[in-house]
Amino acid sequence: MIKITLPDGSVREYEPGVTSHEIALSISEGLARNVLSARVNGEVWDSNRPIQEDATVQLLTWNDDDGKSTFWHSSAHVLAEALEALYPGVKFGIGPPIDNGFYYDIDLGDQEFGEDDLEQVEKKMLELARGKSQFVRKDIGKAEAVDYYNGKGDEYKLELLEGLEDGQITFYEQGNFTDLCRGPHIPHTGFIKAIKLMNVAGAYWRGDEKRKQLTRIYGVSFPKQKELTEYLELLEEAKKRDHRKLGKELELFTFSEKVGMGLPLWLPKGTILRERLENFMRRAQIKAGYDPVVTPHIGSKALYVTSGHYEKYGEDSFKPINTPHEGEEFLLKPMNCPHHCEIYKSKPRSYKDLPIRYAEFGTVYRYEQSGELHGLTRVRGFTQDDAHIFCRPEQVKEEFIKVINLVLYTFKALGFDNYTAQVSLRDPENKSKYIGDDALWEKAERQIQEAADECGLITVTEVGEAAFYGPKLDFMVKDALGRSWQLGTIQVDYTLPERFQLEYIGSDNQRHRPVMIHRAPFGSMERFVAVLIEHCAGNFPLWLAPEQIAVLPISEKYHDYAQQVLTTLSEQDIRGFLDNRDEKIGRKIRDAEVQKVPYMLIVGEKEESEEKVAVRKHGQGDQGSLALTEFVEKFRAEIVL
RNA sequence: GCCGAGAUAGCUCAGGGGUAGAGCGCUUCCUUGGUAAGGAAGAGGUCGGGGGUUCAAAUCCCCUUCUUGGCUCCA
Repeated sequence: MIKITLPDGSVREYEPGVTSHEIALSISEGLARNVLSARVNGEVWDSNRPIQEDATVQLLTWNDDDGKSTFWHSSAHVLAEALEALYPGVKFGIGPPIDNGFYYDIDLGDQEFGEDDLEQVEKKMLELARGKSQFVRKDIGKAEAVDYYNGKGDEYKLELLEGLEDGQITFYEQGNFTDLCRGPHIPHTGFIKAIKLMNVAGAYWRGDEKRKQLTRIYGVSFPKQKELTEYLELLEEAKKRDHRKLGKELELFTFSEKVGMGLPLWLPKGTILRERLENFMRRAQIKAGYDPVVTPHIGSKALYVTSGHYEKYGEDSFKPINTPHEGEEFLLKPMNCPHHCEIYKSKPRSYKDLPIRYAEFGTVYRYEQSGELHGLTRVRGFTQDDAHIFCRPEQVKEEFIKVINLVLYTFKALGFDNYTAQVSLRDPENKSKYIGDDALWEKAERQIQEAADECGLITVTEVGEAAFYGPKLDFMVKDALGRSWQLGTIQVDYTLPERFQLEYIGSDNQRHRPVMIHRAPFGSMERFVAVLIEHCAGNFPLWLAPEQIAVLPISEKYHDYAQQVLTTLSEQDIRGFLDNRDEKIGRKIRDAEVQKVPYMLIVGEKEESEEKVAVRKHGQGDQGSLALTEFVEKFRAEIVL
């Protein structure tokens, strides 16, 4: 007998060769019906794979992320089976599960494939699912595997096989389809009850744009029809939060074909929102010892040759601007740091001056590929809440920690709690992508991790995500549709001070090189506002709302009093407007609600005679009447910042 | 940049080889109303731009611009 330890710590005894499915069956039949796979000694296995020795076993169902992954991975195989049935000769790349479903990359040769073709594939998949074909795992020798794919002429699978060692290769077979696959899989296709193929996209083989582009089909599947329906409804709801939609509805920003793609135009209401955020950051930065600076939008090409930006990005950047007669070359600034370095150099610095912290809401311009532009989150011209800290080497960690705290303070003030802190390191396989020497990189990488640890930040590490001049600590946030965006960023940089020959005189009267920290808590105003809009679904905190109050007179007779109310509030820096349209009160309320105005002040005969306002709160309805001064107090109390 | 989808009134969208449509918004008039849409009338479009097929193109074909779902990229 072997001992099986379950997650609750209980130990049960079984014959060697018992499967997780049988273990489930010994607990309850209902559980057995729902088991998709099992974590055996930490590794996810097929539920019908025999266990020969003592093991800890966690049965995985739809409620476990790993269970879902198994389910979607198997769904990808069913997709492949359907495609092979409908498009003979199709070749397969990879078909993994992802966060919300699965995809398969395929090569259809000359055949065209569009979104209209999805329905047919979906139907075929459901038909195959109903067939309840078992997923059969097979160990297979490398030579045999190579023979199999040579026979099919599938160069992609052959390439994958090249990277695998003989003796560790497995095939999975279900119905008429066999796939090179590590597994695990669900017991049979019948578990899959609902399928939706979402879209078709191009995807480069092995993520390399120089290689062939395959057709990627994205899909999602569920054990119950109802879950699919709910998922699709959730997607619809998420679309309502999309900052591009809300940005238009709430008149925050717009784009114009004439101005140019990726160049946002901030409308008056969006500008108020943005300026509130900027002022918030200005205040926080002044408290934290930053000195504001201002630099121009262009800089001599030589500046970026020095910084290394020209060499790194010059080729696929906006082209230089030339002066008409002299032919001098200037670049639209893609970064503020070179300018700030030159400010640092404007006079000799003593160790007593450091750290020096230069802050600027600097607008930068970067060429982004047309297909990559996206609302306010990916644009060609944007404003960073940028700052560069020049400090002594021994001050790096302390300064870095201060910046982390500034970022965390900012996120907290805005209710962002679902961020991921990501340590972005250099790709050691591909050092030519970066500038600066190894020892300095290693030092910087170590300092970032230490600072994050000391702040108690839980971090994930991404290799190859560093900036070309240094490692980063990035704060990532997801948008309404689950896409991840980088907001705040903090970067330690030993390279630019070197390239710009920055110096300070130490207590030893010798010249020393300062260290730079690049940082932007918001990242860019554009992207931050986009994520903020989606985060609060357009219901901004009171201090940020472009329009904080709407004064709504019951009828024309109260326009004068309403105007008086508005004027009084404006004098107290409360932003609002008077709706003096010839409409009924219900209509005015509805329109103010739709525009997500936090407070509506309704004034009629009663209010005028008592010098009060009837307060209505967005989304919550009537709050009763208050004297104007009482309302202002209540209003102020709500603004904690 | 690449693969897929799309562009019709200010907005959201229907239509589809032969007088250009709806709802909302806008203008004017009526209505002076108490907590999520009062009524009527009217204005508004070279159907993204260019070329082709056709007696006839918003509709079919090609090119182009922009938007969009992905991929690659992201200082």
